[in-house]
Amino acid sequence: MAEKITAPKGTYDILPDQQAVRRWVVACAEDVFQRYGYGRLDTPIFEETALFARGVGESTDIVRKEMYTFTDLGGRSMTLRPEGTAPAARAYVEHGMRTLPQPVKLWYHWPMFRYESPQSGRYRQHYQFGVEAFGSTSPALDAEAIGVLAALYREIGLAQVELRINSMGCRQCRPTYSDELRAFLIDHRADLCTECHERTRLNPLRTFDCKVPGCVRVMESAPRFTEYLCENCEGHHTVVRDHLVVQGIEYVEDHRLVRGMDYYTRTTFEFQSAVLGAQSGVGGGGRYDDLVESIGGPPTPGVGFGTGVERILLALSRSRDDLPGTRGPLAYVVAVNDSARREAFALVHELRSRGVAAELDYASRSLKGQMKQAGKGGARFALILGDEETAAGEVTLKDMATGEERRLPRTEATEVVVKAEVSAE
RNA sequence: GUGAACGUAGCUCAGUCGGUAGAGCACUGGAUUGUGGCUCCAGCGGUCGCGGGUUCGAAUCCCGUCGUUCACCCCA
Repeated sequence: MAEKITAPKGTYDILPDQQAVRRWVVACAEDVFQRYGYGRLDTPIFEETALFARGVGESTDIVRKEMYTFTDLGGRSMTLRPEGTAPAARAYVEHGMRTLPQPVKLWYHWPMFRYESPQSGRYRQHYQFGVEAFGSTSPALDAEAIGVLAALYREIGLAQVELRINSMGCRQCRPTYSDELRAFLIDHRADLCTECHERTRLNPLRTFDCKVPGCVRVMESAPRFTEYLCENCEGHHTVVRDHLVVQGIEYVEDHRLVRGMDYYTRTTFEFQSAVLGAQSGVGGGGRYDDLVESIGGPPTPGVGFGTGVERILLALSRSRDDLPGTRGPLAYVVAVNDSARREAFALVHELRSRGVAAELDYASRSLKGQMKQAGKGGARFALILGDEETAAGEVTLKDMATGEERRLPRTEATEVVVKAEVSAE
């Protein structure tokens, strides 16, 4: 026998019975995005590798070790999209969207690919919703982006999420702070782990992430970025916080919140869920005022977020038990004997043509077997066709919930089912 | 990339001290005449992840490998 082929590591199949809840979440998201004035954008699933290398940043984990990169037959280096912001920025530049009224507000629902080792809530292919707003430095837009995400979580009933916010400063104040922090880290070198020594050199802000107890203790007395923000960044941050309050959004300031993409400036934020385990981030984002320029576009500010669909679903399944389920057929047409099967097929066809979700037996099951199928499939009506019914041009209409049966002319029975379908929608 | 636990039927699992496999669910049929859900009976279904080693004999012990899960790293 040939060797069994399974889904690639870290990937999964989405089976029919899992589709309903997913579609519902997607529909909620789409509704929220539309209401906040964001238009849908779709881009290719792969891009030139350089887009991510330059946009996301050479020093990030994503670019250094997590990209699905391949050479196409033309010898070009291509990469399966690991995140959404850089492709959105590329599309903004490529289509001259700076000539549109600013800001240009876009949303997406895309699969992302990262070569990571899978664990709870982390996959090599996963979906993200995201929004990106280009062309405005207004802090109201930062607060709005956070508000969009909060609205989404609220409307799908995702409780127990906590918002953390921080500011990463800008080109002016970040170098000052970086130098200050690096100097502090060098002073305390003896108390830090070897990994933090490396971080000190590459990206000192990352030392705040370290969980080694000694490092955590040192970092408690480290200088905080919020105390080194320049006047503009300070003012920006204040307005963002104020506009969160205006929206009734609770948050905690977390000066240790450092996100993995190099492009963030000023506002960064992350929503965490207590029910998720180690991968507790459900969604996060921030401002990226230098990104568009770094991929060869005109200087253009932007702000946005990404949120993981699988993590939303995981958190939902752990906090709600009233999620939408799969809808079965409304009507199941039963043939009492083989001579009625052709008639049954014709009736199913008629019902389907008139908009009714109708089903019938394909396995030559007995009458009893067909009734069983109707019951298991969740059909509301069974339409039973036997010799007596066909001879009279009638059908026995059975209400599966009450067990009540009526012999009706075929057209009348059809009418009842069609009306039920209409009212079910 | 690192560490730990686990891989037995479609699913959830049992399998003692090594003696070539079981249950429940699901699926199919049946319990006298043309009727589902409850119950009962029967049937279908397994290269014990894969490869090697030890042994008279391996699902069981050992090594490797692949996969899953959880965690680190990082992220959604």
